Amino acid sequence: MLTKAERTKQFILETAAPIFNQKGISGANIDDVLAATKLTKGCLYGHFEGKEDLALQVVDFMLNNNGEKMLLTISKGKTAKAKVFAFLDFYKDPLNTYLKGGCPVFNIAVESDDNFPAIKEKIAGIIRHGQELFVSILNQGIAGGEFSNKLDPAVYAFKAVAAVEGAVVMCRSMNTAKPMAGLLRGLKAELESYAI
Amino acid sequence: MLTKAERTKQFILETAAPIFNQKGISGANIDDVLAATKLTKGCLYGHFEGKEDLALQVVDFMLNNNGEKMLLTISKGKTAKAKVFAFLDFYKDPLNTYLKGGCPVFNIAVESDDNFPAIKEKIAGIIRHGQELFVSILNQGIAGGEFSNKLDPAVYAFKAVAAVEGAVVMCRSMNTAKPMAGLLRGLKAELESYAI
DNA sequence: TAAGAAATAAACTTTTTAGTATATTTTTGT
DNA sequence: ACAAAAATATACTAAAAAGTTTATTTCTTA
Repeated sequence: MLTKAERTKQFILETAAPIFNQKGISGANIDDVLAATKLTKGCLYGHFEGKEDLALQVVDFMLNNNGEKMLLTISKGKTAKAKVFAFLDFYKDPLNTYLKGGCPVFNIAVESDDNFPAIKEKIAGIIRHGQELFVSILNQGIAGGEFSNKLDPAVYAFKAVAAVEGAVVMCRSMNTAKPMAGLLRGLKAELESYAI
Repeated sequence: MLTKAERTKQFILETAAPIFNQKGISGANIDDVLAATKLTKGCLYGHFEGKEDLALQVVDFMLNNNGEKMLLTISKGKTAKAKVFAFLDFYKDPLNTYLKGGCPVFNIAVESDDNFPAIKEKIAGIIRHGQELFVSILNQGIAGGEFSNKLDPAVYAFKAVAAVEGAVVMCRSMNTAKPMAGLLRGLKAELESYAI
């Protein structure tokens, strides 16, 4: 069992995550976190060195969490096609993401781009790793006879992720999930066009 | 000719634009702008009421500027296909965007999402308007016999913009323009598959 | 159940950033 | 060349956010 201190720290991270995901690292502040957790400064500073430490740990928490959820979702698909479809559907309702504020990977990617090189590197690794995983799933699909080898795994993987992530931002801004549905239909149809 | 005051204000907006585009509205600060412009507080506050006013006008400047550049680029294409290709190539080098820091529409879309409702609405209008323009170009292509009517303009327009914008963020994070090239080839090939 | 760990309360200090004031100098356009 | 406009220099004040301190209370868990 987790100690009280560990549980509190975890609680802070969980509570701070949507704040940082919505307001961004620069926009979020300590008082927001204190208000949301209803903890005191003394307590918070007992668990984190300061805002920077908190921000870094919240970012790690969000990214690890997102990775786990994503892997779990994909792992539920038995075939390569099912895995890809599961990924595509992950953000099919972009206005109601599991973590308030949209996709943390993308949000952090945008903010870290010119501001937080260490975080940017972490995000780059996650994106690269995600692409590798996606490509390997498609390659397994080809090797297993699910897809024709006319399918270019790297191109499809990049397009799918870029389009879905871009769509999340566009849908959230326009406050409608509708175009996402058409996009997902299209991406699925494209993959199925390579089915054998 | 512009008055001195108008020129200075314009100069401030131009100089502040890359700062806001890179650091975000929350992350940018007045001193950054003063350092970059080498102007004094007295001068800056003579042209803007405060940070919020400056931020709003910088955002407007960036969005108007982006719109103009985009329209100019598209207008250079004579055919519908050429117009779409011109749009697609707009961010073909995502590491070196005309405005430092990537696409302002997307950057602002992400930051404004849960923080600046008025700006979010403005962005939503721009995205909607862009989609309408894109769709009308494709429809003209269909009406003019360039494309088959199997092409779904709304779906293609949304996919193209979402994918390109998502790709800009991913490429910038990974610090490589390579995957963008494959994406653009794919999107162009897809459009050409509807050519008559 | 007692000792130690964790959290509170409340009043601080510090740092950063935003914003103000004004006398002086420079620039501009007629 | 001169009056008005624009910008500077300097020295502020104000506000917001971060971070500290310490005595006290509450909770945990061995």
